[in-house]
Amino acid sequence: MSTNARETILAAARKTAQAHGYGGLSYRDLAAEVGIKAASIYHHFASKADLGAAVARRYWEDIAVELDAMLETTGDPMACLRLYPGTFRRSLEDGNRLCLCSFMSAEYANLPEAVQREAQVFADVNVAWLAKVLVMAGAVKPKESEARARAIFAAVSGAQLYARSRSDVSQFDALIEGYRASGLLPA
Amino acid sequence: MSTNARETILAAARKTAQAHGYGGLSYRDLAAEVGIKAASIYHHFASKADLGAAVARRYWEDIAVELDAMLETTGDPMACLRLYPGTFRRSLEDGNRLCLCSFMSAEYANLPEAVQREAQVFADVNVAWLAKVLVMAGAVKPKESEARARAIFAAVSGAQLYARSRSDVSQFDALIEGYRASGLLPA
DNA sequence: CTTTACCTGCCTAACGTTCGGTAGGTAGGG
DNA sequence: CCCTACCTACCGAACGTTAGGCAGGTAAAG
Repeated sequence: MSTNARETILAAARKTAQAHGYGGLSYRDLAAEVGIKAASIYHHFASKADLGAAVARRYWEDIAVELDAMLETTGDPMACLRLYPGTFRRSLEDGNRLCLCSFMSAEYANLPEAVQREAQVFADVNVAWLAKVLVMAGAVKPKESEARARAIFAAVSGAQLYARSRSDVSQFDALIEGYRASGLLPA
Repeated sequence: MSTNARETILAAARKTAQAHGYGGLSYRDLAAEVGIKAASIYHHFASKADLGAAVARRYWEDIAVELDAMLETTGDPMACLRLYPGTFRRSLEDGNRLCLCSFMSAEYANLPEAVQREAQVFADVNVAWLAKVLVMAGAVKPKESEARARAIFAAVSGAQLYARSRSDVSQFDALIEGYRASGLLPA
């Protein structure tokens, strides 16, 4: 465990938080999953707030890399817009989990400030990428790209939330298709 | 307190749950707010799951009445579609609270079955009403009304979630305007 | 080459607090 | 006399967190 215990904790905490939220993160359960004792987590993170912030930060760092890679490998902004909901779909497929940012937005009032901030950055990263890609694809006028990007992000988040409450990924697919049919997402 | 203590508990529990979720509902805090002792809540509700289910049920009963009343008083389905997001907006105005159903969708994995079910009914009620009104307004073909209704409900939920994470109601307004501009909501 | 010092990574054992829930009692009205 | 509505006084479990210790490694000092 030694060298990468911190990473193992981060990964396990992320998975748990996407299923049970920040409030559902328990040092005892988390430690058991990683294979150490609860108190040992304090060797890697000074507090639960610190751990939560680190998890959220790593979460948006990962998605930023993933989105940029998608744009680079396809080189096709329109294809990217089509693929974008897939990042949310994957969480549902993986144990009916939610986007960490959505969960933390719900838990917003109970969150330490540092965690709130990192969760917001996730949304910012998504919106900025969407806005850029929307302009590249010529789907909207540059002036409207930010607003449309936010609308897409919020709507996709809502679709994920709805599908989760039904434990049914196909509901997510149907909602995304509905967004395309109505014009929110390019068809 | 006597006769309507049950109602007082329900109302207080709803408010708390919209801010902190089902998990954030504490018998001690709730009792203090109502003006009785924690153990006395068991005189009105057999368990926390019972209380949660009762709160969620009352929640969708109230919204069902409110939506039907809106349609009856205006008599104008198009006006109703315009007013619909207002029900979500009001929660944000009232202490940056979330739709109970959204919060419970996030908490889904931690919820007693009875509570899960009542939370789903809230969504069903909204979708059914939206589908009906969409058809009345001639905004979509009857065959597509259910799918569009679900898309609207999910998108508006997502908008509320996003606005909450920024403690900024104007973000909600901007997102709804974005939905109108893109064609998801009738303009 | 060895001793001393300090480090990392983890442990055991407990802290005080809060949680949902239970047992049993009491005051008052029908 | 009993039912309603509430009470006091607990319970066991779980929570985040802390104190203190122990093995093993690294590195500078004698």
